Amino acid sequence: MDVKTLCLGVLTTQDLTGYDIKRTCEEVFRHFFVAGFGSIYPALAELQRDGLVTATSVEQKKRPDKKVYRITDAGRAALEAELVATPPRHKVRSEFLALMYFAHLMPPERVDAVLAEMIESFENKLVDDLAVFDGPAAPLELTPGQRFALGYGRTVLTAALAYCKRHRPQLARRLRGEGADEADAAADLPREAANDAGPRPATLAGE
Amino acid sequence: MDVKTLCLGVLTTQDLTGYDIKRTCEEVFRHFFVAGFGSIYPALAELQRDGLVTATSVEQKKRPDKKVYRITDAGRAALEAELVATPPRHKVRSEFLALMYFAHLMPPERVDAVLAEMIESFENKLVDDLAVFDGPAAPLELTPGQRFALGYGRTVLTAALAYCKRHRPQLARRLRGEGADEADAAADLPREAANDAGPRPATLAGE
DNA sequence: TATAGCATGTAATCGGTTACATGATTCA
DNA sequence: TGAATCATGTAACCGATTACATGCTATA
Repeated sequence: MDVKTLCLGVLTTQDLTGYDIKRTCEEVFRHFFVAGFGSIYPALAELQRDGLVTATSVEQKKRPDKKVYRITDAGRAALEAELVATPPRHKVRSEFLALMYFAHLMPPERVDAVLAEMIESFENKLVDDLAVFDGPAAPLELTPGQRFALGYGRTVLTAALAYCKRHRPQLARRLRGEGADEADAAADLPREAANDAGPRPATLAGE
Repeated sequence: MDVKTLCLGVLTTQDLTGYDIKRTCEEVFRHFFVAGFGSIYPALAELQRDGLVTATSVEQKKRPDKKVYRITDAGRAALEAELVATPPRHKVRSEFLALMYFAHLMPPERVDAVLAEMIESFENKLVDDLAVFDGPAAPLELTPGQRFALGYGRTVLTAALAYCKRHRPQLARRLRGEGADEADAAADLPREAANDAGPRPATLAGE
């Protein structure tokens, strides 16, 4: 699945410009896909060339024309074919975790600063999420699938944030060479919980 | 941060062949980095060319020679410089979530099959994780940073798995067009919990 | 005055994936 | 017999990021 497929997908709901698609990506696909202008504009051009979308130039006062794209029947068919054929991969590329993994090779202050930065960024993302759900421009009707995907992002983000906050202090202490105390022992690798189903004791690969 | 940096990082602990590094990646970096032979071998060649690692050919009975790489002082310096300079990004690329987001454009059976596949893959990954921690080849001494990174992966995986399992049934029901019942309402977008700190009511960006 | 938002695009580069090429050993 | 493990590498391709290029408006 590439940026072209993503563009077709967002165009199933509304006609949009490349600029709009970029904004949509930032707002709703943020948890699982990144796409910049450099990939969106060429993708749209290619889709148009292949007859999967049509473009209409719209004049604007005091602005250059904008191109509004609309998906065609062929585009819908291509999208659906792509969706049934795409294997559900899920890839993470995290310099953050790589940095943490090599923490012992860095100055402790740097490690703590990195963690602080990530915690802040996670918190900001959660706030942004709320805006998407509840903000003034929030779409009142989300499909079940959209709710699933957005909820997934929120759940995972929340778990990640809690983990970072919980482990930051003892990581700092340990990197300074101080031994683990009882609080550490309790927070170490315990509770695989992290599911949102409440206080029951979690089983690992449980059903 | 690229594959070269990753190679330098794993070479700080032991001398390894390209093949070994690949295995290490699969086992311990799995949660946050992917690297295949096609990127590791060229990376090692380049590192050697730049004097950041040295290679020793080791003869083997009944096998072709293997090249064991060792990091140099220059390599260590370069790695440390890279680690303090690398911004802690964290990127997810998930065709799985994209598919879920466009669930309404797919046959419901396909959606459920995709979810089932992901649930299984998450469970397998968790089992593999256990092997890394507790298996026969488990390193007894993990640095605090390594424990942090591995624990992070485990926490997030567990949260993701629980989420998928909890939402699968109602997603299926909704896609078949049946209205939400009370159970759905309870499981909908509630409890941001998903932190591993127990049964207290979670606050969003709270501390 | 400077930054952010609106609006579109191209070109160079970079890095990674995939496929190809080889070949012995061991285990089921 | 076939698959998996060990072991290394190259070459083509592909897609995405980055920087470049342009230019007006509104807000701080």
